[in-house]
Amino acid sequence: MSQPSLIAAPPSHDHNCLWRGCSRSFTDPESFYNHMCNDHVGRKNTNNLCLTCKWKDCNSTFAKRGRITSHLRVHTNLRPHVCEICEHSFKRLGDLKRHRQTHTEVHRSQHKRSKALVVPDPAYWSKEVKNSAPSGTIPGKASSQAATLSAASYDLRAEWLAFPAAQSRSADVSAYAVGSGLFSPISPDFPYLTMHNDHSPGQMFSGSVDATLTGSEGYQNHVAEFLAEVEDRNHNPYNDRRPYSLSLFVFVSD
DNA sequence: GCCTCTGTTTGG
DNA sequence: CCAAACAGAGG
Repeated sequence: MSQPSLIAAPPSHDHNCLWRGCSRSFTDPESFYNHMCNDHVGRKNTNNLCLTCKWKDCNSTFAKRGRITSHLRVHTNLRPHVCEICEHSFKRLGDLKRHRQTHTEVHRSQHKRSKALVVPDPAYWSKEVKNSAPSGTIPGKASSQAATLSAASYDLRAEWLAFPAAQSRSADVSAYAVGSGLFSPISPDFPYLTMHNDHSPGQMFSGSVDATLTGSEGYQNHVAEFLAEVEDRNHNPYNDRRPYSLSLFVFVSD
Protein backbone atom coordinates (compact mmCIF):
# COMPACT_ATOMS: atom_id res chain seq x y z
CA MET A 1 0.00 0.00 0.00
CA SER A 2 1.40 3.33 -0.93
CA GLN A 3 1.23 6.25 1.42
CA PRO A 4 1.73 9.68 0.01
CA SER A 5 4.22 11.40 2.22
CA LEU A 6 4.15 15.07 2.92
CA ILE A 7 7.86 15.16 3.38
CA ALA A 8 9.02 13.03 0.51
CA ALA A 9 10.74 14.50 -2.49
CA PRO A 10 8.43 16.36 -4.81
CA PRO A 11 6.72 14.41 -7.57
CA SER A 12 9.03 13.14 -10.22
CA HIS A 13 8.51 15.23 -13.28
CA ASP A 14 11.56 14.87 -15.38
CA HIS A 15 14.50 17.16 -15.03
CA ASN A 16 15.12 18.56 -18.45
CA CYS A 17 18.40 20.19 -19.18
CA LEU A 18 17.74 23.55 -20.75
CA TRP A 19 21.38 24.29 -21.32
CA ARG A 20 21.43 25.76 -24.77
CA GLY A 21 22.08 23.02 -27.27
CA CYS A 22 21.38 20.25 -24.76
CA SER A 23 18.22 18.20 -24.65
CA ARG A 24 19.01 15.57 -22.09
CA SER A 25 16.67 14.82 -19.25
CA PHE A 26 17.15 13.11 -15.92
CA THR A 27 15.00 11.34 -13.42
CA ASP A 28 16.63 12.70 -10.31
CA PRO A 29 18.03 16.11 -9.46
CA GLU A 30 21.39 14.82 -8.35
CA SER A 31 22.37 13.18 -11.60
CA PHE A 32 20.97 16.20 -13.37
CA TYR A 33 23.18 18.50 -11.35
CA ASN A 34 26.19 16.29 -11.93
CA HIS A 35 25.47 16.33 -15.61
CA MET A 36 25.59 20.10 -15.74
CA CYS A 37 28.76 20.30 -13.69
CA ASN A 38 30.59 17.63 -15.66
CA ASP A 39 29.29 18.03 -19.18
CA HIS A 40 28.59 21.74 -19.37
CA VAL A 41 30.83 23.48 -16.88
CA GLY A 42 33.65 21.06 -17.44
CA ARG A 43 37.06 21.44 -15.91
CA LYS A 44 40.22 23.34 -16.53
CA ASN A 45 42.12 20.05 -16.61
CA THR A 46 40.24 18.83 -19.60
CA ASN A 47 40.30 22.14 -21.40
CA ASN A 48 36.56 22.45 -21.46
CA LEU A 49 35.95 24.74 -18.53
CA CYS A 50 32.97 26.98 -19.18
CA LEU A 51 32.36 29.77 -16.73
CA THR A 52 29.27 31.14 -18.42
CA CYS A 53 25.90 29.72 -17.56
CA LYS A 54 24.12 28.91 -20.80
CA TRP A 55 20.93 27.81 -19.18
CA LYS A 56 18.04 29.04 -21.29
CA ASP A 57 18.36 32.82 -21.18
CA CYS A 58 20.78 32.90 -18.26
CA ASN A 59 24.14 34.29 -19.21
CA SER A 60 25.72 34.71 -15.81
CA THR A 61 29.46 34.45 -15.87
CA PHE A 62 31.75 33.60 -13.01
CA ALA A 63 35.40 33.84 -12.18
CA LYS A 64 35.74 30.39 -10.67
CA ARG A 65 34.31 26.98 -11.32
CA GLY A 66 33.04 26.70 -7.79
CA ARG A 67 31.02 29.85 -8.29
CA ILE A 68 29.20 28.59 -11.34
CA THR A 69 28.55 25.15 -9.91
CA SER A 70 27.01 26.84 -6.94
CA HIS A 71 24.96 29.01 -9.22
CA LEU A 72 23.65 25.96 -11.07
CA ARG A 73 21.54 25.06 -8.08
CA VAL A 74 19.26 27.83 -9.19
CA HIS A 75 18.32 25.73 -12.16
CA THR A 76 17.77 22.45 -10.35
CA ASN A 77 15.58 21.09 -7.62
CA LEU A 78 18.51 19.50 -5.89
CA ARG A 79 18.01 20.02 -2.17
CA PRO A 80 20.44 17.67 -0.55
CA HIS A 81 20.60 19.36 2.84
CA VAL A 82 17.75 18.29 5.07
CA CYS A 83 17.02 19.64 8.50
CA GLU A 84 17.10 16.72 10.92
CA ILE A 85 14.54 18.40 13.09
CA CYS A 86 11.75 19.57 10.82
CA GLU A 87 12.84 17.97 7.55
CA HIS A 88 12.80 21.12 5.56
CA SER A 89 15.35 20.78 2.80
CA PHE A 90 17.78 23.27 1.39
CA LYS A 91 19.90 23.72 -1.65
CA ARG A 92 22.91 24.96 0.26
CA LEU A 93 24.52 23.68 3.38
CA GLY A 94 24.94 27.21 4.65
CA ASP A 95 21.23 27.78 4.44
CA LEU A 96 20.57 24.64 6.44
CA LYS A 97 23.07 25.67 9.07
CA ARG A 98 21.45 29.03 9.45
CA HIS A 99 18.05 27.40 9.51
CA ARG A 100 19.13 25.14 12.36
CA GLN A 101 19.58 28.20 14.48
CA THR A 102 15.85 28.78 14.33
CA HIS A 103 15.47 25.66 16.45
CA THR A 104 17.52 27.00 19.33
CA GLU A 105 16.45 28.58 22.56
CA VAL A 106 18.60 31.57 21.75
CA HIS A 107 16.73 32.15 18.54
CA ARG A 108 13.40 31.70 20.23
CA SER A 109 14.30 34.23 22.85
CA GLN A 110 15.32 36.71 20.19
CA HIS A 111 12.35 36.08 17.91
CA LYS A 112 9.36 35.59 20.12
CA ARG A 113 7.04 35.00 17.22
CA SER A 114 9.10 32.29 15.62
CA LYS A 115 7.16 29.09 15.25
CA ALA A 116 10.15 26.84 14.80
CA LEU A 117 10.40 23.91 17.14
CA VAL A 118 12.99 24.44 19.83
CA VAL A 119 15.19 21.50 20.71
CA PRO A 120 17.90 21.28 23.34
CA ASP A 121 20.84 21.16 20.98
CA PRO A 122 20.29 21.17 17.22
CA ALA A 123 23.99 20.85 16.53
CA TYR A 124 24.27 17.70 18.58
CA TRP A 125 21.11 16.44 17.06
CA SER A 126 22.31 16.91 13.54
CA LYS A 127 25.52 15.06 14.23
CA GLU A 128 24.41 12.23 16.45
CA VAL A 129 20.77 11.39 16.01
CA LYS A 130 21.03 9.60 12.73
CA ASN A 131 23.86 7.45 13.96
CA SER A 132 22.34 6.60 17.29
CA ALA A 133 18.81 5.93 16.13
CA PRO A 134 17.01 3.76 16.59
CA SER A 135 19.15 1.89 19.05
CA GLY A 136 19.39 4.92 21.25
CA THR A 137 22.46 3.80 23.04
CA ILE A 138 23.92 6.38 25.32
CA PRO A 139 27.21 7.65 23.99
CA GLY A 140 29.97 7.46 26.51
CA LYS A 141 30.49 11.14 26.64
CA ALA A 142 30.61 13.47 29.51
CA SER A 143 27.62 15.59 30.17
CA SER A 144 27.97 18.84 28.38
CA GLN A 145 26.26 22.04 29.22
CA ALA A 146 23.78 21.05 26.59
CA ALA A 147 23.05 18.12 28.85
CA THR A 148 22.14 15.97 25.93
CA LEU A 149 23.27 12.43 26.31
CA SER A 150 21.11 10.36 24.11
CA ALA A 151 18.65 10.59 21.31
CA ALA A 152 16.56 8.09 19.50
CA SER A 153 14.03 8.36 16.78
CA TYR A 154 11.12 6.16 15.96
CA ASP A 155 8.88 5.95 12.99
CA LEU A 156 5.34 5.51 14.15
CA ARG A 157 4.50 3.55 11.09
CA ALA A 158 6.94 0.92 12.17
CA GLU A 159 6.80 -1.13 15.28
CA TRP A 160 8.21 0.72 18.19
CA LEU A 161 9.05 -1.47 21.06
CA ALA A 162 12.17 -0.49 22.85
CA PHE A 163 13.03 2.74 24.52
CA PRO A 164 16.54 2.05 25.56
CA ALA A 165 17.65 5.54 26.31
CA ALA A 166 16.74 5.80 29.94
CA GLN A 167 16.34 2.25 30.96
CA SER A 168 18.54 2.26 33.95
CA ARG A 169 19.04 5.86 34.80
CA SER A 170 17.45 8.50 36.84
CA ALA A 171 17.04 11.37 34.53
CA ASP A 172 15.05 14.23 33.28
CA VAL A 173 13.49 13.30 30.01
CA SER A 174 12.42 15.47 27.18
CA ALA A 175 10.72 13.92 24.21
CA TYR A 176 10.05 15.77 21.06
CA ALA A 177 7.82 14.43 18.37
CA VAL A 178 8.44 15.95 15.01
CA GLY A 179 6.62 15.27 11.85
CA SER A 180 4.62 16.54 8.98
CA GLY A 181 0.96 16.09 8.55
CA LEU A 182 -2.31 17.21 9.92
CA PHE A 183 -2.53 17.16 13.62
CA SER A 184 -4.81 18.84 16.02
CA PRO A 185 -3.50 19.94 19.36
CA ILE A 186 -3.06 17.25 21.88
CA SER A 187 -5.54 17.50 24.67
CA PRO A 188 -4.40 20.17 27.08
CA ASP A 189 -5.10 17.92 30.01
CA PHE A 190 -2.75 15.27 28.78
CA PRO A 191 -0.42 15.41 31.72
CA TYR A 192 3.05 15.31 30.27
CA LEU A 193 2.54 17.17 27.09
CA THR A 194 3.14 20.76 26.21
CA MET A 195 2.48 22.16 22.81
CA HIS A 196 5.02 24.50 21.33
CA ASN A 197 3.50 25.25 17.98
CA ASP A 198 0.27 26.27 16.44
CA HIS A 199 -1.28 23.65 14.25
CA SER A 200 -2.58 24.15 10.81
CA PRO A 201 -2.54 21.97 7.72
CA GLY A 202 0.95 21.00 6.76
CA GLN A 203 2.54 22.63 9.71
CA MET A 204 4.98 20.90 11.88
CA PHE A 205 3.67 19.12 14.87
CA SER A 206 5.59 19.13 18.05
CA GLY A 207 5.06 18.19 21.56
CA SER A 208 7.27 17.65 24.49
CA VAL A 209 7.18 15.34 27.39
CA ASP A 210 8.75 16.96 30.37
CA ALA A 211 8.83 14.97 33.49
CA THR A 212 11.27 13.97 36.10
CA LEU A 213 11.29 10.24 35.93
CA THR A 214 13.11 7.84 38.10
CA GLY A 215 13.06 4.67 36.15
CA SER A 216 12.55 3.04 32.83
CA GLU A 217 9.02 1.95 33.63
CA GLY A 218 7.71 5.42 34.13
CA TYR A 219 9.69 6.66 31.22
CA GLN A 220 8.32 4.04 28.89
CA ASN A 221 4.80 4.52 30.10
CA HIS A 222 4.91 8.21 29.45
CA VAL A 223 6.31 7.76 26.00
CA ALA A 224 3.77 5.06 25.29
CA GLU A 225 0.94 7.31 26.35
CA PHE A 226 2.31 10.07 24.26
CA LEU A 227 2.50 7.97 21.15
CA ALA A 228 -0.87 6.36 21.77
CA GLU A 229 -2.40 9.78 22.01
CA VAL A 230 -0.84 10.87 18.77
CA GLU A 231 -1.84 7.69 17.01
CA ASP A 232 -5.36 7.86 18.30
CA ARG A 233 -5.73 11.36 17.02
CA ASN A 234 -4.27 10.38 13.73
CA HIS A 235 -6.88 7.71 13.26
CA ASN A 236 -9.75 9.89 14.28
CA PRO A 237 -11.72 10.18 11.06
CA TYR A 238 -13.40 13.49 11.57
CA ASN A 239 -10.10 15.23 11.76
CA ASP A 240 -9.32 14.47 8.14
CA ARG A 241 -5.94 12.95 8.74
CA ARG A 242 -3.50 12.34 6.04
CA PRO A 243 -0.72 9.80 6.17
CA TYR A 244 2.26 11.15 7.90
CA SER A 245 5.67 10.40 9.11
CA LEU A 246 6.45 11.12 12.69
CA SER A 247 9.69 10.73 14.48
CA LEU A 248 10.06 10.84 18.20
CA PHE A 249 13.28 12.10 19.61
CA VAL A 250 14.12 11.44 23.18
CA PHE A 251 16.75 13.31 25.10
CA VAL A 252 18.03 12.21 28.40
CA SER A 253 19.96 14.57 30.55
CA ASP A 254 21.59 14.31 33.91
C1' DG B 1 37.06 22.62 -3.42
C1' DC B 2 34.99 23.43 0.64
C1' DC B 3 33.60 26.27 4.41
C1' DT B 4 31.95 30.48 6.52
C1' DC B 5 30.36 35.02 6.92
C1' DT B 6 27.74 38.73 5.08
C1' DG B 7 24.30 41.28 2.60
C1' DT B 8 20.36 41.71 -0.64
C1' DT B 9 16.15 40.24 -2.45
C1' DT B 10 11.96 37.79 -2.26
C1' DG B 11 7.88 35.96 -0.35
C1' DG B 12 4.72 34.38 3.23
C1' DC C 1 8.33 40.36 11.06
C1' DC C 2 10.43 36.13 9.79
C1' DA C 3 12.82 32.96 6.93
C1' DA C 4 14.35 31.25 2.52
C1' DA C 5 17.07 31.91 -1.77
C1' DC C 6 20.91 33.55 -3.58
C1' DA C 7 25.46 35.87 -4.60
C1' DG C 8 29.96 37.85 -3.33
C1' DA C 9 34.05 37.34 -1.08
C1' DG C 10 37.69 35.67 2.05
C1' DG C 11 40.07 31.84 4.46
